Amino acid sequence: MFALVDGNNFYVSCERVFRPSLLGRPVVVLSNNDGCAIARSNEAKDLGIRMGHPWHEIRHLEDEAGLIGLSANFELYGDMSDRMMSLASGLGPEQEIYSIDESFIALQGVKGDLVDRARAVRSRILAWTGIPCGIGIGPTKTLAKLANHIAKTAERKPGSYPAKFAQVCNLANTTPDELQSLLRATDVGEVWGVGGRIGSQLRDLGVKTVWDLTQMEPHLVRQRWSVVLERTVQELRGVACMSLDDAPPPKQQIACTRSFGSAVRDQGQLAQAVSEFAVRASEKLRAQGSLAGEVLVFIRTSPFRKVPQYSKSHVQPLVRPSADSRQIATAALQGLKAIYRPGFDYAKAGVMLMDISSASQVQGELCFEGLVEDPEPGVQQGPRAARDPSRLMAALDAVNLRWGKHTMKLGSNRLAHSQSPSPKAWMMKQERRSPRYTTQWEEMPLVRA
DNA sequence: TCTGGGGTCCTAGGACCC
DNA sequence: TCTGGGGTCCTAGGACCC
Repeated sequence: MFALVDGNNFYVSCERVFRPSLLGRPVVVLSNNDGCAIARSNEAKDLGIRMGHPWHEIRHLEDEAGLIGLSANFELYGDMSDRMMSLASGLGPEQEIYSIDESFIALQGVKGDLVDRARAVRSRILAWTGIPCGIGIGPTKTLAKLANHIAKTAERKPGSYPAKFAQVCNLANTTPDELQSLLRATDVGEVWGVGGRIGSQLRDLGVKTVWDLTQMEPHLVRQRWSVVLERTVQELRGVACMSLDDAPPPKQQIACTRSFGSAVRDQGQLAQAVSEFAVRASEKLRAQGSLAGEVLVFIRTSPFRKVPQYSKSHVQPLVRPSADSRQIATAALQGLKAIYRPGFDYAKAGVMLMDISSASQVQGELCFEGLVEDPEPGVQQGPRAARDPSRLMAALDAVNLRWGKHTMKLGSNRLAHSQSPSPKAWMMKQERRSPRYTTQWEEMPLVRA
């Protein structure tokens, strides 16, 4: 048995904890550069605002409907997420953190009434963090997801489902008739694993509700679509095909990409951005104890604008796997040099690390650095740290973890091809951008009905 | 004027080998 | 006149997720 605990409108809820005046109002949290809506309050959803809706298309609602657009504050959301996850983990013996606002909990061995227990955990999360959440319970992960959808929708739209399923919904505890009517009342597109494409293909075949999907023959689903959708059908029928991943494997790719606030033409500015992306990606790489064998860099113009289009990527192999920001940044800049063409308005760039392997494994196989004896305490620490890339990077990460992200940065003399009098212009401009609103401490409501 | 930033998995098809 | 078959590896692209 599985539970899925999911924070409602998570980013908006985080903002509301610190600004209760936002309660009851239509609020959206906006992506990088305030480009589009990535979280919406219920009131904003009621205005018809979609996920990913471009801000410039909904901005008029500021005046017309009192809509509030907030610049995203991901550090805050990460911190709130940690607190929510640790409280959610009290629901059962194992937890898989699936995203910033969702975690699956395995419920094997949990005694007593699951719904009562889930309601208690929900109240505790609300009381201790201020985040409202929905909890779905089911015999498979896909059914737990579906139960979560029902729990949240029953609360948000009274009448859509029986009121008793609001906030907490246990699909394992329903009569067959009750289950069937819930599945019949739910659009097939709400199923985890059915997106826009497959959803419309299913509807064309008359498969409109979740119930219809459960009635399909799994092996025919496999023939027409894939094993992935076949598993989804099995899971909806109560046959568990997915288990809990409590220790997710290290990432196989690590990316850092951004859209620019305004078009960038200059190679020097691109180089500055790419170099920053490489450093950030390297930090993530070291945080999971891995090395990368290849560095991909891409630059592209905006497909939304009617300007000459250019999009190109380049994969730069490293001489040997590395997690050293300097080597990775150098490779990324070499890649940039290979693909840069003057005269285009670049809208986005990014760095991806690939061919990722475990640092300990590769060190054992390829390197002898780990075998060199440590110097006497206090002797030669500086020079040795500077010679040993892994120590230098570890020191860098430790400083930035302790005192904040940008406390210590790499100096670079590799931007020689920069054509800009001020190669940092772009990043500084990003930092200067004043957010539309900033989070202020108003009041920390510990208990809210 | 203005359209996010991450990830995963699966499949088809080509290259290559024996 | 005739043009194998099977296996593996790699890559690009498509679908999905939040």
